[in-house]
Amino acid sequence: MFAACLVKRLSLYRRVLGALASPEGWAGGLGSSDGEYVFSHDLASLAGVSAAQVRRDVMTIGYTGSPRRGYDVAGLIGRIGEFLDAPGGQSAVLVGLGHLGKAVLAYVGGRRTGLRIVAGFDVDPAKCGRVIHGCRCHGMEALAEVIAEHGANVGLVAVPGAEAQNVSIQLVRAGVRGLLNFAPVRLQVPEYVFVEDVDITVSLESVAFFARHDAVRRQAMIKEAVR
Amino acid sequence: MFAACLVKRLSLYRRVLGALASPEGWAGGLGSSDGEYVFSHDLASLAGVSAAQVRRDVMTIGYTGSPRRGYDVAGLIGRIGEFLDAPGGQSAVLVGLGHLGKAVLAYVGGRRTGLRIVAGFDVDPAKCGRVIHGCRCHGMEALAEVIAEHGANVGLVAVPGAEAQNVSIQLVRAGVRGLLNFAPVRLQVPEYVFVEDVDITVSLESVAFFARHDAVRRQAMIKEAVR
DNA sequence: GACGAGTTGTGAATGATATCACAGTGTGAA
DNA sequence: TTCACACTGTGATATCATTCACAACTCGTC
Ligand SMILES: NC(=O)c1ccc[n+]([C@@H]2O[C@H](COP(=O)([O-])OP(=O)(O)OC[C@H]3O[C@@H](n4cnc5c(N)ncnc54)[C@H](O)[C@@H]3O)[C@@H](O)[C@H]2O)c1
Ligand SMILES: NC(=O)c1ccc[n+]([C@@H]2O[C@H](COP(=O)([O-])OP(=O)(O)OC[C@H]3O[C@@H](n4cnc5c(N)ncnc54)[C@H](O)[C@@H]3O)[C@@H](O)[C@H]2O)c1
Repeated sequence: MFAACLVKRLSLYRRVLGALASPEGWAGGLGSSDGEYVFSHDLASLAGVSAAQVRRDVMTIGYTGSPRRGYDVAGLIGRIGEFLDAPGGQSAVLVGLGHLGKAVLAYVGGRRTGLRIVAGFDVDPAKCGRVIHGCRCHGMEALAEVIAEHGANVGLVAVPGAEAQNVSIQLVRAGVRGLLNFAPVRLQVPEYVFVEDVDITVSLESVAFFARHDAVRRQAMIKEAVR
Repeated sequence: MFAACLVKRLSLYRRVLGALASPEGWAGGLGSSDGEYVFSHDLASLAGVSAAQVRRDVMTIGYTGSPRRGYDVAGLIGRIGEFLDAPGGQSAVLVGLGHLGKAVLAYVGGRRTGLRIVAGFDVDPAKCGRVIHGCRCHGMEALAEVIAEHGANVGLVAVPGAEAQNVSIQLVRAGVRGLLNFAPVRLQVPEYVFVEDVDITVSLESVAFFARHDAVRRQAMIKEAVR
């Protein structure tokens, strides 16, 4: 099926293209790109990938540009949307309204996309019944009902590690088919559930490692030497 | 050089092994693993990878287990530490003490690892001079000085997208060689700087996509049919 | 209208990553 | 002490992802 990395790049392209097309224009000082059209290498440099990668991805989703002019920005955004988004929009719920949960709500709440966070849940009674960053919050007992009501099929897990497995099972039982997991635990779920882990500890240790042994510097040196 | 994904898996193994070795034991009900030794397939299932992958990774870092008994948990943790961690510890700084920045401080602050967040920075005067989640916060004018003082070479970027590029350049000038970037922008930095993006929007859209077209379910069906 | 510069689209080649499969081996049981 | 088993270590292989390289094309220019 479609590779996960392709989907992520498309999501990224779309965001970059949106910035390009926005009234503000783009401060990055891209050589070309008047905002109407964009070349594969410009999009590539904004997205941090190679031009060939961009062209292949565009090809994969069946969009086509024009030689000498590039890709139509609005058209490509549209095509990516057709590919990525659910036709009638999609709903997600967030469990765990602690530090991280609230930060995510603050961030995602303010965006207009095909995907909305329609409800939050927490065991802490102090958080239930309130509206946080524009999102209504409920106690865990309402989980199944609220998910069914909205037809939500995506769940964000921002509870402590010890609770994450338990919470994710509840989400799956209630009909969720995709989990974005922030807890530092690998979730055991049925194989038809897609799980994406955002593991900040792992990312941080990885950065620390490469900040010392920087592979990239060495690679760059090699390339430089060959040239 | 060493692949980024190897490093991430090692970080994950270490955390899983730590849970295994902890006095609490492991609630996961693993078949074997009394906490002293662990089999490749047990570690694999806890980490969500294949047993062969675990064995290969262990081999790569030059550790060796014993047939019929598995890997010595403490010994493997130690070896991973030698491989991943800086001998004398490593310091990081965080820029942007908004929702996300504070959440990260709250989380990472409470952990004892070879990597510490030694300072925070923000333009908002209300946040400077205070201690947030155990971390002293400064104005941006102190950036270079504080980084030099601690010898920090890792930077976490949690400022708004429009500021991220600017901030990351300041960090690199001050000596940072690895960036963990939470802003939805691809940073343009010298090639000797390692950048890891934590892009929640992209992850979320990816989950939403696969929650619908679930590749995994289909793969599972194919495997089932072949069997 | 013809040309040339500069792009796209894409098959083929390469490179990276994960899995297979099995020989080799230490361990506990008898 | 011997044996059989269940596990590790690893070369070979398969799969996945990216890049190369170039033909085909488009458009502005002369
Ligand atoms: N804060 C970060 O930057 C960060 C970074 C990496 C990982 N994480 C992980 O994200 C998760 C949340 O982190 P946090 O900093 O927001 O923690 P937190 O303690 O601030 O918040 C956890 C929230 O979950 C709620 N909760 C606890 N058990 C629950 C349950 N069974 N059902 C529903 N809600 C429940 C709590 O009431 C609390 O509001 C943790 O697993 C943490 O390891 C956080
Ligand atoms: N909150 C989330 O869950 C989330 C998710 C994904 C991405 N992000 C990204 O993370 C970044 C931070 O998000 P947030 O929710 O914490 O935003 P926020 O607005 O709450 O915090 C931003 C902080 O950065 C500070 N700041 C602004 N300009 C600065 C500068 N030039 N130098 C130093 N500090 C500066 C502000 O004073 C503020 O404290 C943003 O880029 C956002 O897009 C956040």
